Amino acid sequence: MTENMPEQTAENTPLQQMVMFRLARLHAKVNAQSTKILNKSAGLSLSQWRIMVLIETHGKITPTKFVRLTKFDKGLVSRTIKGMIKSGLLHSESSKSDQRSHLVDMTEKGRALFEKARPHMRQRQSRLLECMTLAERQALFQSFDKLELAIDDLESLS
Amino acid sequence: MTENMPEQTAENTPLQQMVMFRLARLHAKVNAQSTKILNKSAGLSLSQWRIMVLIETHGKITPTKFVRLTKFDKGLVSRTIKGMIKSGLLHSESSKSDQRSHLVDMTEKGRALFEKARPHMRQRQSRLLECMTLAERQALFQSFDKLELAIDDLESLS
DNA sequence: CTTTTTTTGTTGACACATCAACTAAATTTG
DNA sequence: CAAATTTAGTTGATGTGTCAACAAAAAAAG
Repeated sequence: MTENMPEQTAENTPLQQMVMFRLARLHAKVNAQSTKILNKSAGLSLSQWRIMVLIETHGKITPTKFVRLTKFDKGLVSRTIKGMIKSGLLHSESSKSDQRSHLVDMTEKGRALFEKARPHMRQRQSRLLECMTLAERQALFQSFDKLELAIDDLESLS
Repeated sequence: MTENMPEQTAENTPLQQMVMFRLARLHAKVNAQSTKILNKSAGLSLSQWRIMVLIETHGKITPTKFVRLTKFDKGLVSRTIKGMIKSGLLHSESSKSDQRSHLVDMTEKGRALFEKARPHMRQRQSRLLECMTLAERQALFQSFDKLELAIDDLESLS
């Protein structure tokens, strides 16, 4: 009935909460689709994928370095890596300079799954980027930067 | 040490995954801050707040209508409302035309807490919007629209 | 060198999110 | 109107994300 009516848009809502709402919804959609693609193409979870992507671009890495780069929760990272080692996707070599720390890298099995999922993830990523012009993409990333800064600023004075 | 170095930016990463990563990080930050503000100012959770905001702008509402408007999970909505009724923030009046359905509205207690949290949430919202120009805000929402559409399109042909 | 502080990583508890199975009322269909 | 389908809402199982407490190694301070 009221199917295609714009019941909640930037226009009819008192700006109120729009950033938060829209961000949450978009994030949920992107995540759900990522999860589906990863699971279908390689049986990977989103957390596993994220760790693999960072290993791919930065080489073998310590959990703490991963946390610093991504700001993801260190508990979640620890557990995900532990699981991936158990299932043979990663192997860890303990650092000689620091007995607490360990460098983590993909195994052949892990890399094989990564390569299996990658084209699908790349294609999705391309589609997401292609729906905007270059200028729009740059503006989007710039807005992300500004928003993160604004949040950090507010955080610091509270 | 490598504290303020842009270790992971749009420039030095092969575009790869940036939309997803940035979106996830921003969402996490916004959410964490919202949760903190709501909890500190009124002891509300984010889910509770979302329901209250929609009641405020749309008047008394059924769970299903809320789900259609926000795309939030209906299980989560059901449980959140149940909890809010139990703690006296909402009351429900059963619809006479449909015995399954019930209209939900804020109680005085609920509204009082809502009003207590609102100025803090508004101020934060303002700060988030003020960090961008009008044109940038419009571009941001437009990009959100485009991205959601792109995801839906991909979804439909799979 | 020994005490204190910081850093690395793990773990437990818990809130939030997602998915699917389910009940019951309403609606559609033949 | 009876059977089949759709819709509203609840519930359980499970996965993900967040927070804080913790142990052990390393670094800094005395």
